Amino acid sequence: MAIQQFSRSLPMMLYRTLDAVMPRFRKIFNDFGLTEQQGRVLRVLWERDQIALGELARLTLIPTPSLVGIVDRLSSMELVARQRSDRDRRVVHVLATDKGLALEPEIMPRVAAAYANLKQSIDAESWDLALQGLQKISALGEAAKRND
Amino acid sequence: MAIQQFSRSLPMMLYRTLDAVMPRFRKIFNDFGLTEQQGRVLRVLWERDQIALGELARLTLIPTPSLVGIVDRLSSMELVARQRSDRDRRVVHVLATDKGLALEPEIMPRVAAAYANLKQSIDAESWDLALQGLQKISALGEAAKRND
DNA sequence: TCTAAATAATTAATATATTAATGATATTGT
DNA sequence: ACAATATCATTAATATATTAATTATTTAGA
Repeated sequence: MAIQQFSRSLPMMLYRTLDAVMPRFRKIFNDFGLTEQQGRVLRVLWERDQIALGELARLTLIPTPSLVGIVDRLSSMELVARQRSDRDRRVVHVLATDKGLALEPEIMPRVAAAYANLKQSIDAESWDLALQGLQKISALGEAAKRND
Repeated sequence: MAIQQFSRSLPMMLYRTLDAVMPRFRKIFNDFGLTEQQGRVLRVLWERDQIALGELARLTLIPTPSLVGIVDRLSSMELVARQRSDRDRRVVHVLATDKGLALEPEIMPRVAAAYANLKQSIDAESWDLALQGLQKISALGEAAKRND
């Protein structure tokens, strides 16, 4: 009974849901020699010309120390580049190279299709209510962050 | 706009929600010198006398190769022990030691309080609907797993 | 202006995740 | 009984997460 509760707790349900949905997306990126996190970084850079490493961390939800290594590896694959800011020399901007940009039309259609297929396998109301609930719960964390 | 979509996608909402809720639980386990995953293993062992490593992996949602190292470390802390099965000598059972069992009354009240506090900060309906939605979505993965 | 505090990226150390392979034991079909 | 296959735990190699410390630079304040 107690274990049943643990198994149905919010954290475990979140982990279980990720285990259920992520393999299909990971597989797409893996087909291009990329990890899930490397793919997240590219997805953001496909939409933004350049972006400070710190903001890239916030948008991808990748912790900054991890992101340093991820950008290192993407950089050695020549998919992204670093550029130190002139305004504030502490800041490093990250941007996609031409080679990195060229991947978007290869990858995104498959991602979009997988996402549509996933969404379609759940009734629309459950889907929306789940996302709305997550929105409310995650807002707690954002508020907490602003207060420390 | 496209980046907005990415940011509000189910996977990113799941990660964002975990980022919002897990730090408070992690902090409790850290206070006892434990990681989140080590805490997950102990929580299951507090409810079951002994359990095969593979089933422990399923219940904790920890991948088996990771679990091997986690049990190694818990074992060297003398919080759990391994016992090879007689029935099937491929199977290893894991169980909590007395020292491991003694942690339950120290840790669980704080976990329960943190969970109650979290749940209380969201309206009950949103909470329930979110969990029901997650239940449906995660069921997809279970089904997929049974088919390969 | 000069120093103390704050910020951005990085490094470091340890733990965990991912994917593939391996070794030992069980099971199945013949 | 035997060979092929399957299963369980483990190892291996690489990538990422977590937490704390460090370096370079900027900002705030005396």
